[in-house]
Amino acid sequence: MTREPKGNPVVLDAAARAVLQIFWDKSDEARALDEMRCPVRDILDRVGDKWTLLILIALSRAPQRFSALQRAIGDISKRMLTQSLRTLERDGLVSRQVFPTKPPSVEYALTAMGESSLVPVVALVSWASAHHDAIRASRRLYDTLETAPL
Amino acid sequence: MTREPKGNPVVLDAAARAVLQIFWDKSDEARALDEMRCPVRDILDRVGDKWTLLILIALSRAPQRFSALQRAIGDISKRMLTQSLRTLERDGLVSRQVFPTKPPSVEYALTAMGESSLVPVVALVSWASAHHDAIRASRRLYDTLETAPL
DNA sequence: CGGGGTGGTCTACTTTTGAGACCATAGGCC
DNA sequence: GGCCTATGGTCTCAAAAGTAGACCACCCCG
Repeated sequence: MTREPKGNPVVLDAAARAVLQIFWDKSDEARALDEMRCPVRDILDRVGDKWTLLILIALSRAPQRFSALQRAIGDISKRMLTQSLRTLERDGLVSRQVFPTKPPSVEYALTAMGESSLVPVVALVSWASAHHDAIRASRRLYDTLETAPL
Repeated sequence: MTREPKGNPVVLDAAARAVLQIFWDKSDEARALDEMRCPVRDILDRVGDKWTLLILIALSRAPQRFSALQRAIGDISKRMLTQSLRTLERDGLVSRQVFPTKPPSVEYALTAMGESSLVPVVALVSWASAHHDAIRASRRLYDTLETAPL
């Protein structure tokens, strides 16, 4: 069995690969320390929150109020919207301002840091739209093979 | 109350902002069609899977076998690892090859498309490590204010 | 001949999420 | 004057998803 020499096609340059080393660093020592959790895991817990990125994108054009956000995203429950916004606020990506109108309205906006997070988000969305067709094709193929009669 | 004119600080250029329009496009018409789901939602469902990105990163250096992956990630259950790998395989980001050794071993590797996904992932991780300190500082501040005595 | 490593699956148990009721207030409509 | 709407949430309960760990068949190593 001549296994191909391990290694993937080269797409990333050395600097880019170095960035991903952060992930492996944590494996060595910082595993137990929550305080010193590697940024990868820490931030991926946010990004890995289904709604976080959606909220960031929804706020990318302009500040929005709570219910406008809910309408924009569509299928998010109030509960998760509240929770995600709180987390985002705590992390300093989103600001929350209450206007003492008759029924008080609350406006959420990206902070400077939140705005800066859009840069990688755009990269992600670009990649997603560029490969969406290929992915859907791959899924169809996979499902066909799985369902295929023996 | 002089509300600031709506709009966020300018960080993204016009092209980048155009990319994010994809999100709003879906709101108009494709809302009901699962088949035509906008790429944003579709791919964010993957990214929004807590483990997907971690697996991609773990595979970024070299192909890995199932149990090596589990050890690398650490706190993922077999169940979720299996499930996430299947999804990734179905989406065409990861390939699965079985070697008929004594106890059969299975090697997972990034496909070309999977490799290309590392580009935005690197962007994300870069951003994460660059802002990790600021985020933790923001959390501390937030928690202090919340816990503060009236 | 027992223990460990292979890649998973299956079955509980636990945590997270979603759907919807509820709240106080006020404005517009008729 | 009533009624419905909208505001931003919180609360509760049911459903969905995730975790932990047993189990499996197989073989090598000691």
